Amino acid sequence: MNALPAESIDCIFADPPYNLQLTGELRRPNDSVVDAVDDDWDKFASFSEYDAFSKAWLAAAQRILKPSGTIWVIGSYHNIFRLGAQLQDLGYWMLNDVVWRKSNPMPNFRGKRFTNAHETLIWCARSQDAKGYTFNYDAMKALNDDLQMRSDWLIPICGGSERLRGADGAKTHPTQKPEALLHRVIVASTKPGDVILDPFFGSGTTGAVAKRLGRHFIGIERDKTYAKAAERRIATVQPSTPDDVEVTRSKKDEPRIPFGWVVERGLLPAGTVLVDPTRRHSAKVRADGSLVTADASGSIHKIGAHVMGATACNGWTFWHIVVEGKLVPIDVLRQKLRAELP
Amino acid sequence: MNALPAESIDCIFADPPYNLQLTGELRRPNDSVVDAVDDDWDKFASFSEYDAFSKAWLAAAQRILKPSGTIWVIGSYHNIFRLGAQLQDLGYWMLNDVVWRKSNPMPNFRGKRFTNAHETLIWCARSQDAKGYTFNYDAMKALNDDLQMRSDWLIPICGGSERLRGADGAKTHPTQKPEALLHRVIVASTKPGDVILDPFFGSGTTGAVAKRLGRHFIGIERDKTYAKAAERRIATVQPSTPDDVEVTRSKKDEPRIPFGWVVERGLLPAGTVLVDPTRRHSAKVRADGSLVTADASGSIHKIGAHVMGATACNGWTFWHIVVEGKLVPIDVLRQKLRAELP
DNA sequence: CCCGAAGTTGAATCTTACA
DNA sequence: GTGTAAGATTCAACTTCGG
Repeated sequence: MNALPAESIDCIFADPPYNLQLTGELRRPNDSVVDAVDDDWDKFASFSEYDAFSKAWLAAAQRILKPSGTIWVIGSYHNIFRLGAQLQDLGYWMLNDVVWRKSNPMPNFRGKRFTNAHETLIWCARSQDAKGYTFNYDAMKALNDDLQMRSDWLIPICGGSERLRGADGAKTHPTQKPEALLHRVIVASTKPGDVILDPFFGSGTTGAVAKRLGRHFIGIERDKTYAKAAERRIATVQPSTPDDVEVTRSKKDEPRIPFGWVVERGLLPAGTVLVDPTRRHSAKVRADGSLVTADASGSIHKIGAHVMGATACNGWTFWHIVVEGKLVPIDVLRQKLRAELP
Repeated sequence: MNALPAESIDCIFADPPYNLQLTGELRRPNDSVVDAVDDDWDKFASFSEYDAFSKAWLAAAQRILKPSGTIWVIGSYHNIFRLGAQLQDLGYWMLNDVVWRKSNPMPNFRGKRFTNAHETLIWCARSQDAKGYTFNYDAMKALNDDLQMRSDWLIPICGGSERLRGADGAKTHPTQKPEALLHRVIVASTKPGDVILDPFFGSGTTGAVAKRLGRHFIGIERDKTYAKAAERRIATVQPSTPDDVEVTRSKKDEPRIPFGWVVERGLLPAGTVLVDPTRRHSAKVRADGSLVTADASGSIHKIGAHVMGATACNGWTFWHIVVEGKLVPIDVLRQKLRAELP
């Protein structure tokens, strides 16, 4: 990076090592071993060593950014907080933090934590007084069904035919990012003809998407295997013509409403008694949204089936609350909640 | 906080000042002024002043946390990266970062950034080697329609009748958190009877939800107006009965039943043949509760792992008896035994 | 060739009690 | 402190295999 001229880059996308600090192996319930990211390039002796590494490349990035340029940095909780603090200390000016919500994350196999279902991106201008950075507000709005693009993006992880694999079927790069993520980053914050730098090029997703979208790119990669794979990959990419309208509409995720949310939001206090349409059966609501009867506990659906002696049951229409002597199906509470969703 | 005894707190929820650094006022497209957070308590002269403040209270928090205690810290991109780095530097061990997705965020009025639609929570154990922290995995799963709870939570901002307002209709506190958010935090990471500390009590959401869910709480608040409002608010809260705050329990909490007892009690006579779900493997029960195959003997778990060629196995769910041609897991015998126990 | 079942896999800081 | 054993634990997407 130090070889590049000062103030020459429009946008930087950086996906640095995450410093995962994994110890031992993790197995799925079916006893198979999780293929962890245990590459040498992700290992640092300490936080301070990682910080020194980060500070060096972030400072180098700042020098080569145009005054109107912006930088994107992606990470997980292992490293993103350190990177964010460094960005602020170096005088970068945060514009947004953006959450990449994975539609298909790896589950938590031991049941000891929440499913780690997102990564965080930080988007910064070069300095507080930097003016004139690119944000294609209307393109983002169009991409989001004419609503302002929010700071949480739902995008699947990289797999299928998009994922680069060797002859043996093994992943070419352990952490290849999905092109949809780069597509949104590049459409949001650059113009056609801009120069985009990726200092941790890896499998070259940034280059592939930049080329397709008519942006120039510079990729820096230390590992020759990765670099060659990226080169081959990008060679096959067809740039779109300027008047090509890229429309990757956001997949509207059908709002699934777990019953627990109804309790959590206070629409139904813990301890409320629900009854079935005949009032023959009843069950009590607990704080976690499960139901209890004299001899069982579980979801509204399971307990509904249980008291009927059936194999399945739609708890939303089966269970009712009693309001002024009248039965009201709990489904009306779900509808109330749905109306509030984005 | 320094007045509290060491290792006395089960859980801390902290919503510190955000260090917003707003300059000038922000106007909506219709020229009305946005009521921004511009209180004195949110002003810090520099990042390093904010860091010193953060380090002081985070260290004090670490002292009074039980070894098995956990801490939650919430913030936005203005401060959360600094807090996250500090937590790591102090030796806290991150369990998750969690994204609060706001279903109804304030739109971005200038069209120069993404709509800031989320805040970030960090959940930490007191140290890397801290074991036995509370995570009510099954309760979270119940709350989410029997799917693992993810690290992104969709919850509306605090408004309507929940929002505290003065006689003039003005917000009592500028950053009052929704009770639904605290509900999830408290149900996830504490048990009934636990002590929860909130060092930035504000309008007292933590106290209100803690009281309702049968947890003890300690609130610290410098501003007397806020403290009084919180006191009045919490006085009106009705605690749920102990039964109602029970949540779905983990299997680990159930009393342990050695397989030998099943044989001893005559639920399974010695000599019974057990099979795995595919009926590919079988083993015979001996009078001491061990299993034998052609080439090995040992516990239900050891032999299960052995016949599968796996490193581990839950024998209770792996082995089955054949009843009228159907497979029944031996776990039902354990449940039968558990039901008989005091 | 099609369809359903079965198997594989993904940036993961992933157990606990007791001897 | 350490070692051993009990036994709890997964979602969505893609690929492969068998009929």
